[in-house]
Amino acid sequence: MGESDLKGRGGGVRTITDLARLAGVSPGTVSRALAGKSLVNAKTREKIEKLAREHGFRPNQMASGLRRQKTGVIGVAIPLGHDVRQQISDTFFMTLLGLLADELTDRGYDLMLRRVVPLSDEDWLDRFIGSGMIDGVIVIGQSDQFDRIEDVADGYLPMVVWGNHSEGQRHCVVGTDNRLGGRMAAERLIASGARNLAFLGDTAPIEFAARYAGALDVAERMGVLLRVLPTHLAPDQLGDEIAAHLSTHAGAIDGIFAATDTIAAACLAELHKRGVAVPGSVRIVGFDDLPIANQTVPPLTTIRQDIHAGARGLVDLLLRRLAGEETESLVLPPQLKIRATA
Amino acid sequence: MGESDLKGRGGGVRTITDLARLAGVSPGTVSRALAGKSLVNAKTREKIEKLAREHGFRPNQMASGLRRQKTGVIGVAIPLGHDVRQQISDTFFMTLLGLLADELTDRGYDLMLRRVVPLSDEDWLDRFIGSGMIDGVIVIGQSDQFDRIEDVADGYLPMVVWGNHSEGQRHCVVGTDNRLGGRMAAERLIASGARNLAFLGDTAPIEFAARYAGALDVAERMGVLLRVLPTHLAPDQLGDEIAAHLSTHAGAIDGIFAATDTIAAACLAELHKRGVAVPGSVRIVGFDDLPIANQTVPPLTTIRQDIHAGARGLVDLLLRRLAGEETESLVLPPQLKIRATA
DNA sequence: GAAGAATCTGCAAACGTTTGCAATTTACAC
DNA sequence: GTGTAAATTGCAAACGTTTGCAGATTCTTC
Repeated sequence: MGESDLKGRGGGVRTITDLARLAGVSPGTVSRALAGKSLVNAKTREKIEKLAREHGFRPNQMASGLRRQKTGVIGVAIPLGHDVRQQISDTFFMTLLGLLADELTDRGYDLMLRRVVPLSDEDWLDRFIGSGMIDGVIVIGQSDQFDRIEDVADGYLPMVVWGNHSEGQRHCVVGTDNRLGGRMAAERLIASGARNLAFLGDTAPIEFAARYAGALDVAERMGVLLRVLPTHLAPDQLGDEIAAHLSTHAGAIDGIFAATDTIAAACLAELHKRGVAVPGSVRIVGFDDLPIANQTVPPLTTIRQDIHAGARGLVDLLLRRLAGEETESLVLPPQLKIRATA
Repeated sequence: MGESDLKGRGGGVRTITDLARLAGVSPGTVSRALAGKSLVNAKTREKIEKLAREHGFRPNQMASGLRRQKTGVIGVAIPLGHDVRQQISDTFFMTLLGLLADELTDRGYDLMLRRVVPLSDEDWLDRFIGSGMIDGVIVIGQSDQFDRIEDVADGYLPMVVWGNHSEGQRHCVVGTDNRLGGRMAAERLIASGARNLAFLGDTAPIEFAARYAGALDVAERMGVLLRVLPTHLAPDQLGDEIAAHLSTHAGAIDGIFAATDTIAAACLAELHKRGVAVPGSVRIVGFDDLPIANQTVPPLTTIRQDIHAGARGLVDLLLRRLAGEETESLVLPPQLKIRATA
């Protein structure tokens, strides 16, 4: 105690130069010692490390970043393109974000999160990259920004995107084969007896469009109708929109492919409220396999995205790109998870 | 096109000095122009701004941060204290994080997310603060790190914590009155006919402990039993643990206060599987009022935390602390949201 | 004990901005 | 025209680190 109660933060030793003075060496030596370089004498290093520990010294990352031209920070951008309610709310994205944080931490990187509203700031990606604050960027969701991302990809290597893969695209993407997933969903619905299908969700986001397209492939092949019932993702609007759809098409639909599990769960709740039997009268297949899919009543049949593999893939590819490699995209196979709704 | 296809990023103009050369002025002037200071001639400023736009120039945030001794970045730390599975997974925290991102973006700050495992790195908070990368820090959840946070709070103003408020604590906290919430939950359970209560969840985290304590207040006052049935938060362990508890105490419990909605939903699913009538035989009250609470069957009665107000409060208080003010803690009132499970 | 090699250490110049101060230009009034 | 004030601009020193280079020390080996 006494005069050392500032210990741990501050304590007078803020810079490498302060510490150098204390240790009786030059700043350069301190820097080398703390960086664990082999060039510095073992004794000297120990003394310096001890002093650093005692005074709770941490080298300034800004200065270090400036000098080394790298920051140890990966930017994660979430573009909020089409949802009017401009909030990061999607459960799947948030889960992915959590896993990314885990993965990046393990690899020694920090994560800088930026919510982005392309409508009011069309320069978002260049701004993020050009800020000098991040070594690379992961974009979660292409939203309606496919073209902008493509533009940037040509001149900037360390970027990986979560989303849908299109033939011939230039940016490196990690994501599920949404179209295949859509096919699997429709096939399952039909296999469990549905003949009048509906796709429940917005078809504007490119991932959802692909899911819909996959379902449509199957519907057309089997000669079955597939309607689109558009909804938003925001939980508060969702319920009402679904209710409206169900009222309009009561009895005319016996198989629902929901764009996400969240939507499926809301739909299940609404059907239950109306006393519609699931899967007796109406079958439902979701998408994502979020934890919630296992807790609905009845438990939700869904198309599983391997979100862990996704997060790992994103970070893997990004780090390889940081090292200069030109990586290919990674398309993960979806998996039909049969529970009780179809 | 042509030689300008590097436009937008790079294009040869990387530094303020490059731009200054192009504009025929000194770097200082460019800096002032871009900062929007009034000291620079309108014409000059326009010319500089035009050039900057044309070349997609962005000042380097690292350099700027170093020089100005502030970064425009707020750190958000999520300590993972007691959960063995070291992952950011809790839905409530992730939702709060999303709202924080929204709120901070609106105020012009960036968000640096750091997952933290106190067990393997007991110096986490000092490290984060001392990194020089962030202007202030928001800690989401006290976990088991109450004391460490207290230690830091004495010497570091710009920190706000989401969590539980204890009498006489020194760090600024924003959070729900968990004890009161616990009381409300127990009261509701008893009011709807329960006489054998159980608290479902871990009581180690201080927030949960307070919820339990509140319920215990009421149970003791009413002369009613309150058991603790410990669980983890991770969705995969959760189901089995709950199943085990339900098997052990089948019939002996008629009112369950779940530490979170997630736990409550899992419990509901498990009860449904067993054919136990809710709220007929067993009543349930959750905590949080996550979107899921509205989608369970039957819809979940729960104690609502005003998460929007929480996010806003956290950012508000932090910014005031950044300005030097010594703010008080903010304790939000919980609200009983009666749906159908109690 | 001296020459040469091998280790360590210090010096000083970066990294790209911002900003106090001083110098310059312009505007204005006489 | 001259003098003074006001408006702009340039200069150069920071911010705290890292690192190439050269100088200084220590260790080998004869």
